[in-house]
Amino acid sequence: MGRPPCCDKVGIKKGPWTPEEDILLVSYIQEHGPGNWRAVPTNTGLLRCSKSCRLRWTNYLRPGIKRGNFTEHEEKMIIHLQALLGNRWAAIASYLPQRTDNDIKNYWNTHLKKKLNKLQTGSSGGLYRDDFSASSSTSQQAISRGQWERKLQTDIHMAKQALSEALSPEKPSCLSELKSSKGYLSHAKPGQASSYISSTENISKMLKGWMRNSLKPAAPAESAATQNSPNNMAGADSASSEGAPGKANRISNELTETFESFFESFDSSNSDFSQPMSPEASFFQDEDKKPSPISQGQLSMLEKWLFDDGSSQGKDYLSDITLDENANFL
DNA sequence: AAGTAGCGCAACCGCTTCCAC
DNA sequence: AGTGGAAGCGGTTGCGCTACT
Repeated sequence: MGRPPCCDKVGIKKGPWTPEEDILLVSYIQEHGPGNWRAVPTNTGLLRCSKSCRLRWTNYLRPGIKRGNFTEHEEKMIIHLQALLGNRWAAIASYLPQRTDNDIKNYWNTHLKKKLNKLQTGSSGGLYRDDFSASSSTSQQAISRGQWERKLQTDIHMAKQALSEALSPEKPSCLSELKSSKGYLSHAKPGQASSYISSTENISKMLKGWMRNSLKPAAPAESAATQNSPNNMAGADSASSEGAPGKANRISNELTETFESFFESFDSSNSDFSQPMSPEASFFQDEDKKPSPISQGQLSMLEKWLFDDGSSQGKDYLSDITLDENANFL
């Protein structure tokens, strides 16, 4: 038997949040920081379950959320990351600092899926399906497998190279160049993607003041990983005794930019990026939640490698990922 | 102008994972 | 090592808005 749902209690309010509730929640978090969600309803008097509070905060109220149209770069990143990571929206969101997993998930389900389906039907090969159950002929698989493997290997290599360069202390200009050129964070037009948008102006003003006053050490739009994790958010709020969050923010930010450069180079070297990929791309997807060895083991290595502080320390993780190993899972 | 269909997004549900005891 | 509770995550739902007839 599973646990009873936390929202079974009578008197728990459901449905859309009112501005008043938002203000209550925001002012509480402003004071205590995110985390310990269990205590939030009790302490705020909100008639919401803790889960609902957390969701409202992470998906809507927290600073640094970008809303509205996805840029082409974000779109490409999502498509590529989805192919690599499957429907692990939280993991994908960690590479898109200003987007929530919910947002990305919604965008995928409403826009990208259709887009890719169109591409799929438009192309003869019917490749790059988001639904792996749509089978292709084995001969097709045999043909495209090698191509896909090479492509993946190239992708990984390029990402690795880009990150190494980005994190290399010898090349401090790398990141600043990216920043000044076209990091996707800078794509945000004023008004189109404010660092924080709320349904009410009051909350917006309140939070802006809060962000100025309370979040100076960790700028709102800074971190992917930290922003996505309430624990880490709490860390940022609670003066971050370890000093790690700032570092993590920086690394994460740089990583994002690195991905930006990666996708740009990817674009230039793979003009057919927008074309459907091979079906093998979706073998990363955790079809039927089966623990795919590559997605669970090797991609966690990838993530470890990507997030590893000293790029030199972790840069050999991917050396272990060979095509032969990949082939074992095909 | 009214009715209807489609779309987008916020929020919910339930399962899994993590962690403290 | 086992257990229970809290948090995290992904899938799904439902409502409001918009476009179309």
